[in-house]
Amino acid sequence: MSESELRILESLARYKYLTTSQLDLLNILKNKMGLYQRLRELRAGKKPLIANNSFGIMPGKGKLEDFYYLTSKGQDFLIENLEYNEQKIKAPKGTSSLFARDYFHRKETINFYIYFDKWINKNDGDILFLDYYFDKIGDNRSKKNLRAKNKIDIEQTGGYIIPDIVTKFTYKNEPYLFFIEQHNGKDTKKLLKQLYFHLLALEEGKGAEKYQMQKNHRVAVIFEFESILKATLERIQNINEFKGFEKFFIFKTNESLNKSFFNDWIDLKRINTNLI
DNA sequence: GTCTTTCTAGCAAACCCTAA
DNA sequence: TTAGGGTTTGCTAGAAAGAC
Repeated sequence: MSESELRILESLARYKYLTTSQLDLLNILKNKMGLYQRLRELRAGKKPLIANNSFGIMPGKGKLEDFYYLTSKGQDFLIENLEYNEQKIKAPKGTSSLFARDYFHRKETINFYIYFDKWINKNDGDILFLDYYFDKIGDNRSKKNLRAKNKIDIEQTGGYIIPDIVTKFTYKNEPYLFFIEQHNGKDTKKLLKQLYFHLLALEEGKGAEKYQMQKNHRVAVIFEFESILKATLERIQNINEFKGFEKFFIFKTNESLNKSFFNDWIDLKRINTNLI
């Protein structure tokens, strides 16, 4: 087992799913071509440590990258050899289900975690936990209580939210709670409805209650298109209910996130702000 | 000398452009 | 309109180079 193969396993345990370009982003090997060889080794044999999902070809995009993840053998390896705590390993249960319709959204969501890690590693902070919208708890066989880990029920109107990411972290010894939404596509109406539910969750103090915080969380939305970010800001100005909650919502595009994780966010008053 | 990493060539599939 | 060449993206195989 080479050092780079160990790092691949550790990265998969942290991020759950990774494509080769994401592994490349993590600087595991200097050359991306070398990655394919390491991945092939880890995938080899009757009981491989990792497995992959392929998504074929999408018109206009070419061949899509595979998603890699730890097998149960891979998880056992980390527990036995590197003394990993089983609770801390992110890995799909059983054989991973496909998520072709969710491909780009899931990839961007995982990208956020990678950029978050890169930023916090260079700063005075620590991620206490980070859960994705596709992390589940419960089971659907005996107890029939399988549900998204991030699900939060809204009392006023019924309904619920499942933030794409819920994360709690410390920065300069202060704790912070964030709900992250990754918005792909151009459906502002759907997003506004979603943000309204987020507003209700804030009003009800749901984040603070569920995750033991003294203060309210912040909702950060990452947009695929800048035009949709602007359109959403424009439309939200006219919705009275959001008044007084402007500072709890911050917006950014994926492109801008890649340039700077901490700076250049925009709040609902269109004021340039940072993450905190 | 061996194991690991990097480099080079090439395949498959889809898109774009141009010439017949 | 069609056919063909070039390009892009993701990946594999195998040889060469590098690290210990």
